[in-house]
Amino acid sequence: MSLQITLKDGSVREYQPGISVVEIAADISRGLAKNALAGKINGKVVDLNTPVNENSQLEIITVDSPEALDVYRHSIAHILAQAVQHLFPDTKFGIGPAIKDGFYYDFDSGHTFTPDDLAKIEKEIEAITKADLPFERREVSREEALKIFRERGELYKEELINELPEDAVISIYCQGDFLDLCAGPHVPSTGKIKAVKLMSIAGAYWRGSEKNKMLQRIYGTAFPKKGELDDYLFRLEEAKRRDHRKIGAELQLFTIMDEGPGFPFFFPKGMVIRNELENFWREEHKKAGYQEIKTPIILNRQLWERSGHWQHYKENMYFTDIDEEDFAVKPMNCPGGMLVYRSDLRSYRDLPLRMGELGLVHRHELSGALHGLMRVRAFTQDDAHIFMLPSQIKDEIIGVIELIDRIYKVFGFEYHVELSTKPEKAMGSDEIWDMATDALREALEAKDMPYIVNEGDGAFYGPKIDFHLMDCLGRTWQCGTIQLDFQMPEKFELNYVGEDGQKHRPVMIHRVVFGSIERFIGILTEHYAGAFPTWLAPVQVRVLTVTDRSKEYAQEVVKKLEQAGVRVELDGRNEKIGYKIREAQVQKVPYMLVIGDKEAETGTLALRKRGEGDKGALAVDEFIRQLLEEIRDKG
RNA sequence: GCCGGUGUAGCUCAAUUGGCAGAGCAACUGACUUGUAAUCAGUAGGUUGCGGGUUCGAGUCCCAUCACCGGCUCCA
Repeated sequence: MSLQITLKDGSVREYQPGISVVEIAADISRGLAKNALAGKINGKVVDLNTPVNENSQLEIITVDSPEALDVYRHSIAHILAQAVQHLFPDTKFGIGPAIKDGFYYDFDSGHTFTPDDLAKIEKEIEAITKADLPFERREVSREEALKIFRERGELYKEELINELPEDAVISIYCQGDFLDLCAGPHVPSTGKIKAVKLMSIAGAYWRGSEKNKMLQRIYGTAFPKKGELDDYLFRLEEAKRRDHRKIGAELQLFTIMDEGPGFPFFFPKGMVIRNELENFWREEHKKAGYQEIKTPIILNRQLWERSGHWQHYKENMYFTDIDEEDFAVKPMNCPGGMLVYRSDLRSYRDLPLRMGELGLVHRHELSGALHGLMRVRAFTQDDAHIFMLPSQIKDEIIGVIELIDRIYKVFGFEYHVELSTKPEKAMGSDEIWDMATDALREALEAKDMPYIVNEGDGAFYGPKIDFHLMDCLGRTWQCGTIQLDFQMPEKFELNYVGEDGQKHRPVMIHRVVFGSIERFIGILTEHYAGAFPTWLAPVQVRVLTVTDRSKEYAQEVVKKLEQAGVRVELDGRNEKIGYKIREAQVQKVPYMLVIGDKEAETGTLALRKRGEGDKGALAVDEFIRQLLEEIRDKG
């Protein structure tokens, strides 16, 4: 009896049972067999030498297949481990998976790895790939597996085997003198590996828990083609060049000093960006029917006990005492918002009530977690709490989705959304969770938005929608979030008077658009590489004189621009025009106006645009008209 | 917090085995009056993150401390 093998293109071929994937590939074409890294039988990625015993869908995975990269990198992780074993024989092995940008392997070694070791290990990896050792799979019993790794003193592997489920197929892979517990699959041999680079060494707790021993992790990256590795390394360089910490200092936007770790300083130019963002935020929120409030940064212990923060969020909070009473610095704005809601009697006619707050919160983050403006200990949330009737949930969520969409589009961000559902330890009944999750889902579907579901990833008080925006380097950042909260209205006994004259509990959502203003500015700085669009640019126009003779006219031009509300600077120094242009360009000023004798005579200006160069002569008023239009449209 | 690395002028970086702390850019002064990405010359700039120790002598070696960088989420 022969097998029916259905290929990717839909064609069906017949083979004898027991034929291996690679043999089928060879039968299709010799080139395919040569480029093959793995196979995919009925959707499952497998080794090339896997025998096929039943009618199947088969796909040959080559270096060009999307599934190839993980198999490829995972194989290199094994080779890395083998190289380390050769060079540092006392090393015990943890785990070594493929990850988003490469792979890693965790080691427990008496030797402390140094950056110099990476070059040595790379060399050894190269020797192993040159040797073209086959990866061999062997399935073993649990007892056999335990014996193999116990004999080698591989206590981490032993722990992993013991925790495998009862019915697990336990497999080991060997290449040459190296053997590892592994589900596979792998590339057929070490010779398939090209373009590997070890990136860094880091500490990592065994199984990610700080209760466990810290192992040494070696990170690397690899691509099937050298060119792809070079592209990746170039992108890393580009990200480094755009680092907001570097640009923030160079352009004098913001900084973090030793005196306040995690507490950012904003300089005058950074404040311009910040204020523009906040103005924009206020305009959009006003249009969307929000009111603005401001609640105190310090509030008393009772409030935080009532909200549950005192019990559940204490590690992240800062405390103080005033007149011998305990107070806490707010890590979130919601409790203050609750008090504002409660400050007056609310009718169903008042709902939905949308209250926004640019609220400065403080959170004690671990010192090792701090990172520029992206992870700080004090930041401003562009918060808002919407109180509403249960029947208003869907429309309100749609309103927030539209608001977020409108705001992100202005910056040219693409984004995707994720819906997180009820976690293990959640508060509230299943019914209310279902209703809330359905409301979120319906809102997304009403907007025709594709979304990813994160089962069980919601907050303990309610489900949420997260917005992940993508910057110009393809990196994603979680910024906006919409969370339904059933706990706060309960805890603060919020109510409104309904049509029936009775008290009812309102539903609340908690949402942010930017997330944190500081972080958003960090993201924008990297997204634009410091070349902010004109409406955000700290200095929008710099007027450059060619000689002293044109200074007077240049001052007139500056004055006109100032009167039009433009942020303008004059560079009237005795320097060559090329020098002044260079400086303005380095400072990323969007518009440079060159003013010399010709312009003074004709009442014009010579326009130079950042990134585009000389644009020729233009009448002053015409330039101002165009400029104001661009600023207004946030182009 | 934990692991590893780093810390020298405002910035980017030098300084041989422990042996006189230096350069470029920026700043300041002067000359040059300049047409689309760096004019020339000069001057000044430092308790080498902070605190101890070893040594005749420490930027360099040791200890402690602070800050920063990378990582600690991707599960054989």
